[in-house]
Amino acid sequence: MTRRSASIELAVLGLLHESPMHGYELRKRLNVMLGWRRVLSYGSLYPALKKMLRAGHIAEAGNVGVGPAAAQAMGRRQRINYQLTPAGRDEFAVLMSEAGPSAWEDEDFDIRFAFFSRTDMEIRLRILEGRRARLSERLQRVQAELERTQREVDSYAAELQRHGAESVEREMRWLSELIQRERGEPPAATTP
Amino acid sequence: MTRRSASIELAVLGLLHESPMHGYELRKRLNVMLGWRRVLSYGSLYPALKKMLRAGHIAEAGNVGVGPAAAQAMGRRQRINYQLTPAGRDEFAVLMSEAGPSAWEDEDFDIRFAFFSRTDMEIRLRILEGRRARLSERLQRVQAELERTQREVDSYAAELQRHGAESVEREMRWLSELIQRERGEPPAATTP
DNA sequence: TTCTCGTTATATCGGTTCGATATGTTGAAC
DNA sequence: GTTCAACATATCGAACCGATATAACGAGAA
Repeated sequence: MTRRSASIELAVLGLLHESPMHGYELRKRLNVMLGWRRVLSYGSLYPALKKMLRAGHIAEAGNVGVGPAAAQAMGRRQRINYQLTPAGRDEFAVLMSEAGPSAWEDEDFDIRFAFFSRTDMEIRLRILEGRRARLSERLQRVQAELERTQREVDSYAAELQRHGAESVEREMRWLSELIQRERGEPPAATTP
Repeated sequence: MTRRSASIELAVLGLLHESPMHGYELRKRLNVMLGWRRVLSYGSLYPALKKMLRAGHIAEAGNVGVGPAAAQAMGRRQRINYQLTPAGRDEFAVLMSEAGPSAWEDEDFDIRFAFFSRTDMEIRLRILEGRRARLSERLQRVQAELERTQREVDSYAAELQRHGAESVEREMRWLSELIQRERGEPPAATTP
């Protein structure tokens, strides 16, 4: 259950809080949600769904709302609607509160952040600050290398380094703003 | 040989243009070079090196420059220095010129960009423009979703979307500047 | 001295994930 | 009425990662 599979589960459980969904739509939703960083393949999603079924975190919903011709075309299968079980709801809460070091990594962080509205401020702050610390380390390493690289002649390698450092700095500023906002206006359920 | 293994080869070949190196140092160098986006594990590097040895793209160098005490401590092995072969040099050129769609993806792009000084302007422009087009697609999808998301109540999901879109936009501006610079319109005073 | 610890260095294993692909349905366009 | 794209589930092999094993070495502490 290492690395990402836990994230996939978390993402699926999170999405199913809204409403039951089938696999194809879960993938679509996740890919617009997190797609600017990475995408999720069927080769990961479907096995994960099966595993979650076995674990009892999700369950197949009846042929609910398959279409207007559902009664007519009995025996029609095609889409499998999954819904959240009470155990799945608990699992989601546990996974969210267990925000360990993996939660500061790129993919995990994005997923957790997307579902921030379903967890407490305490957890949110822990994740945001953990992520910022993680990026800080990364920035230091990159900047140390930047100085070294710029003394050499390869301007492209140096340019890449510079761009990378700026990207990380930008995300850190974003995190700092979010942390301040989080601390400043606690009851900010919806503040667009 | 799908996905990244081709990139690993390209990266190794590129680095070995400078000087012979052993695996451990190759990894260190690659991780500071590309580490702001992703890292490379030994589980990928060492098998790749073996494959490249078999293919004749690299070769083991003798115990060159092991250290000042090299003569004294004869029989010391430990590090395996790899050097580029003529075939490897050719392979690098081919891989660089074959800038196909995979070259616009995150990991591949970074590696190719880092070695831009070892290829022609024609190729450089193709890669930069391909990458920009790729990001443009991504941005459109994200922005379409942004409008939809912002009508809903979940401010965190929307915030993530917004941040993602900004990241992509920023990288596109960076690419545009590089393309202009590459074409020779030199000063290109900031036009944001 | 020896012992431990951190770094350098190579190597592999188990499990996860990806890209590709197969298969079939549905609806819309032509 | 056939072709085409989108919808939907599923699986396979190759690739990849994280963890771990192994070991040589230098530095410093006991």
